[in-house]
Amino acid sequence: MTLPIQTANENCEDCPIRHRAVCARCEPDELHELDAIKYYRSFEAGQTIIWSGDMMNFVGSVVSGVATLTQTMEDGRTQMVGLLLPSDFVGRPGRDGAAYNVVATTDVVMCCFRKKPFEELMARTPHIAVRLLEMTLDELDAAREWMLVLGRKTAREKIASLLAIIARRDATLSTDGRPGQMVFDLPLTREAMADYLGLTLETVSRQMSALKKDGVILLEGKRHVTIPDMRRLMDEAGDDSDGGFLV
Amino acid sequence: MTLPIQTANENCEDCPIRHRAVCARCEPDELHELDAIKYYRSFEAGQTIIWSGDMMNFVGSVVSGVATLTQTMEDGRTQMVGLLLPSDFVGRPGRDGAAYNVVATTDVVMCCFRKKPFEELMARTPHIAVRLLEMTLDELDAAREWMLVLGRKTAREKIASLLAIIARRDATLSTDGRPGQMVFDLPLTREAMADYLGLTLETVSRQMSALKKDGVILLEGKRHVTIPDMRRLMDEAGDDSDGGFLV
DNA sequence: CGAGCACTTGATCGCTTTCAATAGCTGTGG
DNA sequence: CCACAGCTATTGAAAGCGATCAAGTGCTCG
Repeated sequence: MTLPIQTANENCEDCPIRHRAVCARCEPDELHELDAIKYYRSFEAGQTIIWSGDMMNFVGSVVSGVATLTQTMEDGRTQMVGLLLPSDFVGRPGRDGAAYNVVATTDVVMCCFRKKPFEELMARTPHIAVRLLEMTLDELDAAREWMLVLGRKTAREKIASLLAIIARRDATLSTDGRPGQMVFDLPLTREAMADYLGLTLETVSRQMSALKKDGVILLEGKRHVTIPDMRRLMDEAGDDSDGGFLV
Repeated sequence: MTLPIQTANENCEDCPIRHRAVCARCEPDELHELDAIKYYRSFEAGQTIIWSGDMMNFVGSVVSGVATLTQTMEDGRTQMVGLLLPSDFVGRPGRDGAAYNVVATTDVVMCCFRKKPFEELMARTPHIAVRLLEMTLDELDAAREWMLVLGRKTAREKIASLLAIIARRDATLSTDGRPGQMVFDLPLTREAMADYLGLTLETVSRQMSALKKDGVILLEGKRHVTIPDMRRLMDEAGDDSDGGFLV
């Protein structure tokens, strides 16, 4: 396993996640203070960014790539508890130990802040605390939505739910003129999907095949997914067909 | 169904949740501002406090009693996504519609703040925002812990996990001199336990009987529970036996 | 060409659900 | 005082869904 690579600092003004990350509400002077305590780290796909139980001397944001948050039992059963996309925040101000494993599923670049100075800055500037509160409330809503999926949905509905969420988050509308059609690449292996959904990888595979056979999704290779009819997918997920976002 | 009862205001200084609720960090002058926008409401066991989708014109804290946060699918499947105990916060600053049903499982008293003034106050006073952030991060951790239970544990482990959590939160150490023995009353029906755990009420009943038969728990009536050996219960829950709290 | 990995597919097993009957308790009314 | 309704909980039998065990495919890389 290779060591993380230090990269040169970028200018916050040009940052791709400037308007969505924890710094979204910051004024120029606050941004300057953050700039002084930040550094970038890069990770390769498959690399563990943080081990559960480790001391954390930084918090930070995912700048690019996808990472996962997982919990593991002694006997090896693992459950994913978060999917980290660009602008998502990692770490918890006020706590020293990491509670979860964080693993890069693609190549990942993180913007890290030294923890102590970040906490001090947060106590002084409401803009950061309020933005972090907003982001944490969103994550809590997502976690609760996921509890319904884990506790009450069938395997088929779980897969459809995951595909719907990924589609909503990173899909680009296709250019062939059919509205409601979405195309994206799955950032997760079948095993990672299983860990997210509380299933085995075999069940994930079977349900993906079933959804493909029934025309709910189209697959090119293992990872490239086309959703011909988003409403149909939402039906399969057992969600209200009204678009699905929280009111 | 009876209407909520308005009760006379209490003094914040004497409030039983003063040191743990959203107001925990407030200075006297901030407390005075909160006092000006607060009012109490009482609910009877079984009463719905908030309907999902309703407009919310308040946020607030549970002062006494137990309430549940639930999500429901169109076909009636329901999943509990939160258990609200005294000092827990209800509602989301910055959002108008309620995302979940909130139901009183015992008689409940809530300390409510009018939402608009509360939001304005929060923007001005970092003490409230920082405390709410802290509480929200705790809830997020609890939700993620619960995702492992829902996704990866067996029915028996799920029941043991729920009993362990309730024991840790409201048990009083018994007086008969056996350390590690805990006694409490379940605040939930079998059906509510099932909704929390993603099980059917029959499975909950069977596993409770099994844990009783195996001596992991003692039952008097349906609700009064004694845990003779907390370590044994933690084992059954599949958790590390090191005490279990997040590091 | 063969090793390794991600994934698929098949057959069987077993846990949880489903359907159903019953028990225990409380409150109500004849 | 007893009968009965209504509710919560227990228990049994059978069915079904996803897990487990196992084999095989297709792809990439050395």
